[in-house]
Amino acid sequence: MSSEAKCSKAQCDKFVAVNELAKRRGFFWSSFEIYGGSGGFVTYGPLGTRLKQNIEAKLRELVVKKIGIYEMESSVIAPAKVFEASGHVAHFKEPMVECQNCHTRFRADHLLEDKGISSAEAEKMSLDDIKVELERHEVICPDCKGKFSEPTRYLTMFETTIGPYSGSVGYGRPEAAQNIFVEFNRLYNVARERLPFGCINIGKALRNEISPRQGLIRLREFTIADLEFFFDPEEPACERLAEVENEVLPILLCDTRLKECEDVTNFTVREALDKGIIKNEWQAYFMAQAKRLLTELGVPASRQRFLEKLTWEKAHYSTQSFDQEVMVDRWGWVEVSGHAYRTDYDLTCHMKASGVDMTVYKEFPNPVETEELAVKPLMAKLGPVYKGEAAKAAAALAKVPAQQVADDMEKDGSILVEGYQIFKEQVEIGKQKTTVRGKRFVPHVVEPSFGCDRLFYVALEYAYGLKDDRVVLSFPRSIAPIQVGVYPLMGKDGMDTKAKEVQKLLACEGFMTEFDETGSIGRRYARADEAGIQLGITIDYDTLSDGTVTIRDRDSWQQVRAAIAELPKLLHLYFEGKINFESLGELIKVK
RNA sequence: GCGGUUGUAGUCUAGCUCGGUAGGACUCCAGCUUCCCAAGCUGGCUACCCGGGUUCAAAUCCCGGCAACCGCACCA
Repeated sequence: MSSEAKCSKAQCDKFVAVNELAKRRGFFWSSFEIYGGSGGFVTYGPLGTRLKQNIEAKLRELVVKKIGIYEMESSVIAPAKVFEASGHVAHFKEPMVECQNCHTRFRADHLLEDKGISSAEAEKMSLDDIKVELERHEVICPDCKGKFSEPTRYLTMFETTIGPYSGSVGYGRPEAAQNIFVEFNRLYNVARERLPFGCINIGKALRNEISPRQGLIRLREFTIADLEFFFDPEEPACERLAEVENEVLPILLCDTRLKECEDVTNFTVREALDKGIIKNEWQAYFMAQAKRLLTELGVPASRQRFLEKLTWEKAHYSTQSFDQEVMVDRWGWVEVSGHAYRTDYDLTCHMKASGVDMTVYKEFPNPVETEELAVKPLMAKLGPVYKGEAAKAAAALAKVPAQQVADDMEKDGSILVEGYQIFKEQVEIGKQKTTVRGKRFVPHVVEPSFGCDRLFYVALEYAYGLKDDRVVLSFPRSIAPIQVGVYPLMGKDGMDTKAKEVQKLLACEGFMTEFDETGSIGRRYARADEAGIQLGITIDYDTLSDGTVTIRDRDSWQQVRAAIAELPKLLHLYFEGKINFESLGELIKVK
């Protein structure tokens, strides 16, 4: 490779540049390096940890504070039953065969589907069934016509045992969503039994990827933020829609995708709903909020889009799904969040598997009065006839529809059920009024799900820029890992002591600060820019006499002069986004 | 897991063909100096991915691992 190519690689490929910077400055690096490393695991260093926390804080601020979603936190390991019920055990164990000649691996069920076996059938098959079917259809390698190995299953969930008994299988969660569903009853109770409500669960998830790639984009252990929003399917209206109805969502529609075209269609939230592009208002609401979140993380709207998932791309639980994607330099569009309409799939699964009722009760606005034909066995008459069998006879009778009993009695004067002959005079048939005051149902769910490591990566990539051949990480000020750098112009004449005082003052005010006294002031500014430190405060000779400092802006390199006494107030306003840099003090000329 | 490419200080890299003291640049640290945008000088720390083999001698050659990148497959 020529030196020209290497040079252009470093400059043009942001992924390489960002990863190099991240490693060098301590944003993140791949874990376990001293033992040779292990793919798919990453360590966030001091700056990265700050940045990641700030991004997650931003998500919390939006979702928990502004929208009013609950938050929960729960374990990464779950008993096998949880993921058996959710369908993950079935869906994560993919039957695979490997060509013995060219060693290409194929999904065995997909090969069988090509032979006309339905995916539902293929999914249910045991490995032996699959082997038999593969042989019966004489399936050979589509690439080289080679023979296949025995089918094996590859489980993409991490499996473990809980406690000392090997029979107690546990899985590392591949998503945090199931924790919300299994705790639904308690959460609903905490929500004072009212719909709609949502709950977010932010934490680590594990997927034993066959081959993790692309740095932070695909990890084996990663941070997921799953938000499950529960609502009554008969009242799907989003009361907060007005907040976002004019937000434009660039959507790459299924129809467009099928034409192998990548053009997005812009819809306002309102239009997307009116035209039926998005089938649920809450889903549209969260998509709009997701777009705003990414914008606040520094990704311009023009570099975001929503991809409508094709039927066969959707997860097993979803009826309608969109991926929110962000354009990244190296790989093009990368998913940062998924928006799925999970209906009542998960709660229903857990109800069936656990036997626990997870329905909610809804009172009708007006009680519904119904009048139905009812058959009431007269036990006073049945008793003497059937003695100990009387109750069984009555139970048998209860299984027959009232209308049929009435018809038979009318025609024959009696009815024969399960060997009991019951006569007309032994029952009372009449209209019975019942009042239904409400009903029970399983709530529906829309799920926005964010990959926090991907949010982190895109925030880092979009912050990355060059100014005068120097790297500057221009984070939005709300996520800058370090807010203020404090520098003595020189480490002598009391400037260093004064600078430490200022740093302490700001740290006590709650700002994330860093003190740097080595190297020339220019070098320290350059270092700070590379770490994305939002503001630099420099203590010089004037500070010692008049108590003012220069404040330097990372992105414009402009400087203003302000009094130390004013700093806490000014900086709070600045970092809350209430004033801009120019309002921090008097602008001064820089050489 | 397969194929291709690759693996040398914190980072980028030279050296590998043809085995013989591992070199540079930047960063970092210390000192001097300078002081508002990576100045200068001096000094310093830090590396051949791991394990075998061949050899008097291996960064270099061979074998096996591991990891990264690209492609395939996978990505619920």
